[in-house]
Amino acid sequence: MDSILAQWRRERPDIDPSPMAVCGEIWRAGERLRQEVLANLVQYSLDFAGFDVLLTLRRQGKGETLSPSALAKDMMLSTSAMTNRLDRLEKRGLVLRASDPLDRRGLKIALTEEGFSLANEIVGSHVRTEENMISALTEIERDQLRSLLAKIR
Amino acid sequence: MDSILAQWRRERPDIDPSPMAVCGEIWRAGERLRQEVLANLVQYSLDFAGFDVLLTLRRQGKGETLSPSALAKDMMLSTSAMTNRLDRLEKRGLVLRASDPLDRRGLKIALTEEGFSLANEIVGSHVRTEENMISALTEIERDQLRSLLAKIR
DNA sequence: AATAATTATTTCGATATCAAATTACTTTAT
DNA sequence: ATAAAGTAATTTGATATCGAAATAATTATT
Repeated sequence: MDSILAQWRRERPDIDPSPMAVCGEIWRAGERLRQEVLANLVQYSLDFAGFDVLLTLRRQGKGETLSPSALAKDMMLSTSAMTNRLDRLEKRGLVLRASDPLDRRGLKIALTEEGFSLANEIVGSHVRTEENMISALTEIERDQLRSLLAKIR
Repeated sequence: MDSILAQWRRERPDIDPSPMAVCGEIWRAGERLRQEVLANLVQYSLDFAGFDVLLTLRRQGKGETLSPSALAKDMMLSTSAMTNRLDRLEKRGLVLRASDPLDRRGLKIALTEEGFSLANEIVGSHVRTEENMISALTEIERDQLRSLLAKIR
């Protein structure tokens, strides 16, 4: 990173590249986080796609359901991408599509028993992974970091 | 975010979800950064793919070249993805493929005049965008943020 | 000098995404 | 009631990615 900044200082001495250092650090911390979280998921033969859906459903509570479009909106995804994700999860027996009794256009997505218990297992290891990522930070530093990041943009 | 944490506290009182708050903030700051940077690029009909290549070449200096595999390595991409990116940039007349005089297997990728001046323009607006994202932070806070993020993982 | 191993790039096959089009149904307005 | 507009989910078409295989050229080994 320092060498990249040095290159820019040489090539464009008229530009102060220091924002690149800060933003680059945000960017790369996000990437590292992403890597570790993903590494945890592949142990369960899951990717972010399935993970998002499973945990979103799980945190609604046992037996609660969401429509495909609500899921898509919740995770800022197109509904067609959601169709695709649900296809895969349904094929694996982790979720099921039930027709909405109140609206024959709609579906209600629910976790199966297997999906529920997998989600339960994953949320535990996921939080352990995250705790591990930030274990070098004290409680105060964690709050500092959060409040600094909240000021971005 | 707070409501998501509340859901987890209700569903899994045995788990402390506070790491989610910190990691979620890192995640979302990265997303916001991504959004803004991308919004700047689309003004030039570019995406991250082309942006990465153009700026990587530009910061090597005027007339300098890199091989497709060096570019791929630099941005942690498969060489096949790089072939694709270069195809698009070459079609737009922003880069050109010259054969490596020292190795007939190899290519040297160079910016065209148009690519060079576009890269020059973009690096300016890119840094302005980034400066804007972090404009709420003092110089000291920027350093704090960098050092806190460096401790992640 | 011949052969094997390595390296550079591209092509191919598979997958995930989005946007637009489609089908089916519901709600609103006339 | 009927038509129009809106909404839910899927299908289709296009694109970007990766990994593996193919092609071509170089370097190392015997």
